[in-house]
Amino acid sequence: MPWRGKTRNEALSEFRCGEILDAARKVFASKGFANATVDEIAEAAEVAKGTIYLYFQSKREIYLEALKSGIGELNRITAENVARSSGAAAKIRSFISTRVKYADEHSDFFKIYHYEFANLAHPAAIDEDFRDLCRRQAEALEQIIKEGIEKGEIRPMSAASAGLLIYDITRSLIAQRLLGWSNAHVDADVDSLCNLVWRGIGK
Amino acid sequence: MPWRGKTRNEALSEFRCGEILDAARKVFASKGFANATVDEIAEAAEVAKGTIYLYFQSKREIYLEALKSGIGELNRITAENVARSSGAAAKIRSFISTRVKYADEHSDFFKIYHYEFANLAHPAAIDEDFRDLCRRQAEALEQIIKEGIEKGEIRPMSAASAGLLIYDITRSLIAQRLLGWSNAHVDADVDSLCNLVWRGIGK
Amino acid sequence: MPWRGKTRNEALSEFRCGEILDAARKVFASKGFANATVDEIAEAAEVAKGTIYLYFQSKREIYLEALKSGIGELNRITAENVARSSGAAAKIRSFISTRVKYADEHSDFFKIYHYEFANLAHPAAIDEDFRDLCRRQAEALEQIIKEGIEKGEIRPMSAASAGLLIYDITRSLIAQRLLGWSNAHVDADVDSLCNLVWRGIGK
Amino acid sequence: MPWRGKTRNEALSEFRCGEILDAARKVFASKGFANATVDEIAEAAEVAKGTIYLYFQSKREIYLEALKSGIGELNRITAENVARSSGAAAKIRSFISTRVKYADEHSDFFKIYHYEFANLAHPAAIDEDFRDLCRRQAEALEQIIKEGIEKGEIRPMSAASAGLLIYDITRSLIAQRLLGWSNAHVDADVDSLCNLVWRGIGK
DNA sequence: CATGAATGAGCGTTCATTCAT
DNA sequence: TATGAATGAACGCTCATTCAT
Repeated sequence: MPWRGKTRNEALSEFRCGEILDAARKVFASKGFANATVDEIAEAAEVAKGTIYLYFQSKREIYLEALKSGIGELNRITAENVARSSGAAAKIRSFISTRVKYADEHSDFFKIYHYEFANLAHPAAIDEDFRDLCRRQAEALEQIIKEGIEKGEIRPMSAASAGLLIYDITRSLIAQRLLGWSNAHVDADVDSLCNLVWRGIGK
Repeated sequence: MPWRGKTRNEALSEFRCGEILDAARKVFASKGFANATVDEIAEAAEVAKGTIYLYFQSKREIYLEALKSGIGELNRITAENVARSSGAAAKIRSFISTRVKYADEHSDFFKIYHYEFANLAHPAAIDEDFRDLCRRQAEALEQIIKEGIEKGEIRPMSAASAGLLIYDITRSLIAQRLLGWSNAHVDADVDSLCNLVWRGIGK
Repeated sequence: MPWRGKTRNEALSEFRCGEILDAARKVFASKGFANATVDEIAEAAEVAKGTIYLYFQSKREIYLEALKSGIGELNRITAENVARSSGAAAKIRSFISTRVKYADEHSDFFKIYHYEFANLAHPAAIDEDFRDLCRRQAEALEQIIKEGIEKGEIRPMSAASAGLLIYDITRSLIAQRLLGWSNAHVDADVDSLCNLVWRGIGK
Repeated sequence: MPWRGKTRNEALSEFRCGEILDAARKVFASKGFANATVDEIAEAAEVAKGTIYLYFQSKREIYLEALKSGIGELNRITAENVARSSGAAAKIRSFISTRVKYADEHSDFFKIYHYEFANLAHPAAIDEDFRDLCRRQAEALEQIIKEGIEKGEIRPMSAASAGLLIYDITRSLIAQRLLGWSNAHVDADVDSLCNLVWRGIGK
């Protein structure tokens, strides 16, 4: 049964990868890339150190994969929720709300993501795929805003920079929540932010 | 001439510290803390490695000092400019404008600062002095907003979270500029941001 | 075969430890603790430097282990030989003879041991286990002397200080032999020393 | 006044040397050669680090000089006291007593001396002058014993090895006292040791 | 002579990566 | 495929020595 065999192997392989990436996110989130050791990741993933190198080429690759797979999922969920809403205001609210809630539930991932994004210094360290994933998000927002402007929901402005600002301000709220600087309920925080944003860009 | 002698030595010492900190900021900015080596800093500062340790106790201390002295200066200049303006709108504009311009001129410092601030994982790594310096900034903004609300310039809202948002959104603009995502002139970018902010919080 | 497996691994591990300790004794003996480098020990043990740190936590730990394991063996052999003899004179002779012969065969170990013992300055540098091992030796001698006094073989005296003196005078003989100051046969040197000691403490 | 001038300079130079050597002995005694730093010696001597290198070529030279000058003085005093006594027993007593008392008063020096002497490993590190000074002491004892044998005070035996033993056993007593293992008065300890020695070698 | 800032070689330790089993 | 012992390059830090003042 080569067909079943291959599938089983692939499934096993994906499972192992997932386990390792989960462990890696945990370790990277609490120590940062440089201070995390492959030993720790292996221990957290309950595999031997050598096993990790069967699935990933290097520590850096684990890191990027951990980022990418997280961002991929976040993007997918965000896109789904945004698509379910109609009207610029609702779509933007969906965008913000989805991400803040996701961050609450996946703080490990978000800590790495947030940190890596702040790395203005050597952004070259990050590979193309990663850049693409990020770009896609800002572009999605840009698209929403463009449509909003066309439909007269949003006042005329640079859709690109407005997209970036909303994207960034969402990250700020998430960071504040992760740092424990906000004790408010998710919905309350999201409401205030949406309110502010809408005042800023709405007609 | 003990007085002059001491002054001369002190001046020399301060000069050396400054040289080293400048070099350190350059290296840290382009490599990050973990990837920067003391050798590189020494080379950039054009001193021997041992010399560095005459002025700083450890690599970490250099880093914190590079951060602290930068933030100290940034705070001082911001406070001065804010004090020269009157009215909440002007003060906030001053805050944003000063910082964006400072970042344009001191991108090395700002890259480290921005990165360190994004470190949600182990913020304990940062020492108390650093936290204090940061807190003071957000509190200054909070104060401006409070007064604005009292004077009816700003609509009633949580001054604390509004302060944080403005603080963060300013950082976002700076980051975008440092990443080369914005080709607009400083003043144009500052104008758009202030406009947006004022719509968000103004009456 | 988990049992065999574990045993095999344990055996391998013990073997490596032993190899490293032998090499370390050689290097420490010829250079002293401070001048010996971990690189040299690694080279002498024919392993990579990193390997050393799989088995020992630090250079100091290697040193203490090299001392402790040597003293442990020396103690064991001494105790066995002393137990085989009867009568204070024979027991003391056994003590001296065993140690002098052991030193002839394990000069590397004895050089470190002798040196460390002479460290009057910071004896705290040595850990508790080591002190215990040493104490046990002097106490064993003390016990022999006490019994000898009770049985009338040895004239009344402070067993403690007599024990220390015999212990120390044995070390002196060993040192002289290791320095090449004595060309006599082991037995001749041991005979003279025993003769002298027995005249000093015997009835 | 070249004569006075030179003398004054010489006197000053000798004074400085003495100060430095005293400080060095203190530091070496408490830290050992390897762990002592030239900085510490300079601080203890209350001179600048550079000044030390005006009087000594290297850290090692300070160490050897600190040893040599101490041994020189010890030898001189021992020789004087021994010369004042007559008869082998009294001379040997003088030898032991002088040294034990000297060690009580100059424990700093004795700690280094004792340690260095125990260095079986690389005795080549010690220079010729030092070896000579030590040899002279054992030879003095040898001479005393030879005469004692000739005069029938001491039973026939190898004067050389007996000399070494007395020399070494004296060091042992001193070490025990410096380690605080003996609470007895100096004279009591010296009495016991002389008693023991005389039983061992006397007729 | 005296100083102490500057130097840079040297060492202990870590850890990503490899490879024999 | 899975393991984990072995590797060795790399780095932070120290300190004996020098030298300009």
